[in-house]
Amino acid sequence: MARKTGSVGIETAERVLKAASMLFARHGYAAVSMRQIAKEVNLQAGALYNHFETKQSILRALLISHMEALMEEIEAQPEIADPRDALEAFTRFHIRYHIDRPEEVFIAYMELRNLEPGPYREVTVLRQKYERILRDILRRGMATREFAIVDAPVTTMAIISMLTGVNTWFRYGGRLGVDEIENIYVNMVLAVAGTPKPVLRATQNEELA
Amino acid sequence: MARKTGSVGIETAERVLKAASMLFARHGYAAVSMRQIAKEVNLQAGALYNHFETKQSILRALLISHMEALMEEIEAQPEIADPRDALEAFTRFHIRYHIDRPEEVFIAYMELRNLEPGPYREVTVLRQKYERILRDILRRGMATREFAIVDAPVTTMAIISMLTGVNTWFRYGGRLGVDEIENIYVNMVLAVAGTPKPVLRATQNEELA
DNA sequence: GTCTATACTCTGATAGAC
DNA sequence: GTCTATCAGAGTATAGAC
Repeated sequence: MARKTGSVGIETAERVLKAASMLFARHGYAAVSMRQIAKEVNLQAGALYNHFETKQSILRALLISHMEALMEEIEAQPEIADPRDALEAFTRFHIRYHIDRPEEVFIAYMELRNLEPGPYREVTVLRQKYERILRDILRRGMATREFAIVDAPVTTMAIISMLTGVNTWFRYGGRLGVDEIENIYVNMVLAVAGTPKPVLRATQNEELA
Repeated sequence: MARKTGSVGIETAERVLKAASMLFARHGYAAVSMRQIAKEVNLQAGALYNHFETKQSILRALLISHMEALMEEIEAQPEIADPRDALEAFTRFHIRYHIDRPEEVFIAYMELRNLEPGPYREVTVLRQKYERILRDILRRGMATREFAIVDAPVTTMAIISMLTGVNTWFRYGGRLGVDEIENIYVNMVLAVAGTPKPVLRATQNEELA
């Protein structure tokens, strides 16, 4: 309780972001009013402007922080030399990350167009940085001939679309658990890369048998 | 010129739909006003209500007619017995259809959530009907053991996400033409189904060599 | 930092003249 | 079928008291 009154604002800003995230995900940025956000955090609309300059800046904060967290987390993953293993790891990472944060992910690609030019560019740069990680894995696999890929950029976009698509249908408590889904997607992604998962890989994985 | 004055309204309604389609695709349903739509077709806002009861009913008309046209066109395709060929045909159809109508497709999955419950259900039923076509192809291929698929429903959603994703990046005049993209996606979809396209299929396609 | 009050603009939708 | 005019409400954002 040693916290000073003056620092409460930080917490409020975070509560605002959380409420906005929920509302934007559910109804869309344009359909949500500042009054609704304020009500959700038990404030009057005017009070929101102590924490954010405009409604737009709330959206910007959500998208930038989502993309930065995504980049931070994937860069914290261990580097994997073998392209096939790297692709599998990327797939598992992406699926899990996206299933864990359905709201943020949903907003990140539904509300991109509601960003003003400046913030739009910022987010796009981060997106491309993320996409490049996958594209580089594909290129490395093409170089070693482990992958059979016709076109790395198109395959990159195709894989990302396929993976991000989980969020349109996955719900907890459904027929399949996260681990099962992860495995299914790994199979599909490796197949797309032209290096289907063998039934067993005795040489490398004897200890798992 | 034998057209009666009284029937001009039909044309106006179509112009309204076209303008709304463009504006909704560009800015989103919630961000577009009736006045903007009216301006686009050189009308006053009030005149729109001669053709549509509400703004919502414009959105409904767009989504329903898009899904109905999609269903109509795919049902007009010739039936193909062989699952592999059917999957290839489905892929080509989907890619081409979606590349040809970027606006409609974009709206169809971005603005679903802005539909009121009734229309939402109508559109969802049509979507599921479409998805079932693909799922049935996959199931047939699993039955004949031509496909190596772990889970038909998940694979269905994955393929549809992958294919529909073209619309997020494809632009005419880019590095690749529609035909090339179609071929790349066929390769990827067949790989996902566990029946990669052979380099040549001498038995069936001698006449093409 | 939050409140109340408010400025000003825009919203979807309707009424009635033509 | 379109126009003008208008309604009632909601939109973002600001000002000033506490």
